[in-house]
Amino acid sequence: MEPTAWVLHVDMDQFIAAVEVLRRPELAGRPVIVGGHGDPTERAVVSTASYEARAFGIGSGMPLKIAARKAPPDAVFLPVDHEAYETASGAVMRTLRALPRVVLEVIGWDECFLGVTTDDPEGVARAAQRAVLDATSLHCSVGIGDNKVRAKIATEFGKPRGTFRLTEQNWFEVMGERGTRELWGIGSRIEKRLAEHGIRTVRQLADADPGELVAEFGPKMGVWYHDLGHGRGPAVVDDSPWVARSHSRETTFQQNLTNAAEVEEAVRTLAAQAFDDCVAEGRPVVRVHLKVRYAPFDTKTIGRKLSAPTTDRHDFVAAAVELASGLDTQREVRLLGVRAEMTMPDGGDAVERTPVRGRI
DNA sequence: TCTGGGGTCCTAGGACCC
DNA sequence: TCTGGGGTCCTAGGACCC
Repeated sequence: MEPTAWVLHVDMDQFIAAVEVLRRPELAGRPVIVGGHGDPTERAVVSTASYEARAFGIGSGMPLKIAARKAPPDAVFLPVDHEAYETASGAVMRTLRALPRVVLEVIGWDECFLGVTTDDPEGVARAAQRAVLDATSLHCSVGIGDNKVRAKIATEFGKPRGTFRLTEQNWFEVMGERGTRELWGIGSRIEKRLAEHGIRTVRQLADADPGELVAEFGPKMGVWYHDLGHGRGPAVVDDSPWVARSHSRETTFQQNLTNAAEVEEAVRTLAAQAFDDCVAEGRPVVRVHLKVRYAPFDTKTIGRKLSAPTTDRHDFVAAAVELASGLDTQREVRLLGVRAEMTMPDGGDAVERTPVRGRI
């Protein structure tokens, strides 16, 4: 039999919590919640909760204050330590990249795709799990698919510490009766809009009229969602280095800002930091964006192209301040972000895009 | 009850040009 | 008197992911 091209999706189990427990072995078996500065009275959210904490209904994205209310007395709250996770992530990726005949594409700290041609994808998956465990003492789950979409979704069925295979053959058997929200790239908003067309399950999405989906979601996304219903998606694992298109800095204030002077000061600080991240890559900045969350909930984003690409921090900060002068500073500001968008390096824009958001 | 911080890509609609 | 059609660029905002 001819070997087949497979996509493996490797996802670390409770990565951040696992890294923390590794350096504090006495925390093993206790509910561990990592987020913000580790102070559950602050405005911040949970980055990762250990499986013991998830049993109490605590999960990623949940406000720390809520998590504190649900948590049992022996729960431990820890601050986020980016450097530790970068280091652990690097060790994991190096280990996986060293496996024979694999192509590796990093998606995040704790996730990657492996492209491999083999008769025995489960064997490769187990070899990957073993290698990562030996090198880092961390566990992972592996989804096996005939494309990225199916591999990514398969991983959920493999957790924890297991593998699962999802292909054209068993797609509808496994996914057909599940809700559209379980598809990678369909969030709560799209789920709701689909439901307004009577589309609630994966099978119904696959059977939907593509023309109706295009009319509702546009030419790209309409087709993309229809394909998702069938489990169709890109199958090429690309190991070319990721090139950032922009950098941003965001801050949530423990006390809301209440006047224009405070807002301008914060914009200056954030703009300088975001700009420096871009210039560190040696690429001029072409655009400035501001993101504001007014108390309590309303979020606004505005952007402006610079009159010319710039490598001068003063130009960029001035443009950010100018843009901020259009904000409604009568209202209290609880979150502020500045994004700096860069020119693409030569040929960088030729990379094929897929509508799956984030780093795929 | 309270919602981080870092990203990417898509769409609608207006301006402008030929 | 009525008012093309196609293309590109830009802004604002939406949605999703880790």
